[in-house]
Amino acid sequence: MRADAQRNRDRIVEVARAIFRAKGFEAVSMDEVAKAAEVGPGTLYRHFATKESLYDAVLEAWADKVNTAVDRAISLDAPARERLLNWLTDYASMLTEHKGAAARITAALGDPGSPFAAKCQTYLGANQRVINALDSALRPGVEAIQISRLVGGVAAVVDTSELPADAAAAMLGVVADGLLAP
Amino acid sequence: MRADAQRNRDRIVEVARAIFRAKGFEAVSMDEVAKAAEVGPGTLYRHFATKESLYDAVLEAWADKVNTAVDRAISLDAPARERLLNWLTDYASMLTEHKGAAARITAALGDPGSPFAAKCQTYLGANQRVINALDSALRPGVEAIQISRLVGGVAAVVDTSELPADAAAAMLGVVADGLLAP
DNA sequence: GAACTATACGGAGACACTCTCCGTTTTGCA
DNA sequence: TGCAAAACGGAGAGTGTCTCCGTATAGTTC
Repeated sequence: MRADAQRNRDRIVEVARAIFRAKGFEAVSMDEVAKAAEVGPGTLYRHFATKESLYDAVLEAWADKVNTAVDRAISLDAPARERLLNWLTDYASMLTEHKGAAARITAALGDPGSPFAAKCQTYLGANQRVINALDSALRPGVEAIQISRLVGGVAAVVDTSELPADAAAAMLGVVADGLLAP
Repeated sequence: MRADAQRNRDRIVEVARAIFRAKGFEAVSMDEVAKAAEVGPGTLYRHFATKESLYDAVLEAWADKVNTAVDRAISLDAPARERLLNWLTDYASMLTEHKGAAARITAALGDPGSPFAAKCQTYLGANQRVINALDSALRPGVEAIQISRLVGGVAAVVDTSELPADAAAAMLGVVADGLLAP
């Protein structure tokens, strides 16, 4: 990639991250990002063919955060329910960090063609690690993709309804109880 | 309302119902509805100020179906889990009947200003009736709006990911176990 | 049944958005 | 320095929501 192209790409991602964080996915237009990054729409679209692939680049650092959160939760010296709930809460709060992200990422979980496919693999892997760690404390047959979708669903509702943290916690509590062995 | 206005309104709702059912909320444009109903866009927008308020009119008959489903589920001669799961399944399948409806209706649950506000009251009332009927079989502190949101979240994920019925059933099973007393 | 007024109609178009085409500019190498 | 390849960026196509306002019609009054 030519030096000017690399500079532009970096600046676009940096600017877009700030705008997406401030306004959420839906409320941001590509023209707005292009103007803020001081490039033309054509340049923006050559680097990122769709708004979602731009979003994917913006969320690049998430994968690390997910794995860190898993490590922390499963190594806690606490009962299984608390460890599980710790993870579910972290996961949900990462999904709701950017408005509009939860629904999009969760919808992409089973779609290998999505721009988010790589991230989804990370999330599924994280949930699988949680399942392995908690092992017999969970109901038999619980799968990583089920946890991903359940928490994704909760996060999407929290996001679109702009619910306070305690409402989210109550819902995640129900999910945790449903996942844990009786 | 003038007779011609009433005729147009009725025809718009009838036509829109068919189109929404066939294509889902997002994929239908207001111009498309206007053309199909053989009215101008101006006429359509005078009757329904937004696409959502048109959708609300289209979904008018849902309230009855919800109450019928509650009656059926709670009067079943079966264990609490089966009765609960019966209702959750019915509720989720009604929400996913129209593509795009689940997320929208669930997001409107706490918003009195939404075009769906009246419907949301019906849903909340239905879930409250379920709570009253199952009573001590549920964990203490379970609220109607929590059930509405949890199932709404599941329905939204099922809808956007186009999941098969068994994946939905597995998720609803987790929710049911989380709601029921241990 | 004709005149009149309030009501409703409907199309042109304003505005916003995603995304593309292509002439112009810049870069980096020979 | 010259030159191809690469990148730029703006005009605009296409699609959507929603509005304005001149025109047509319904329903009432005489």
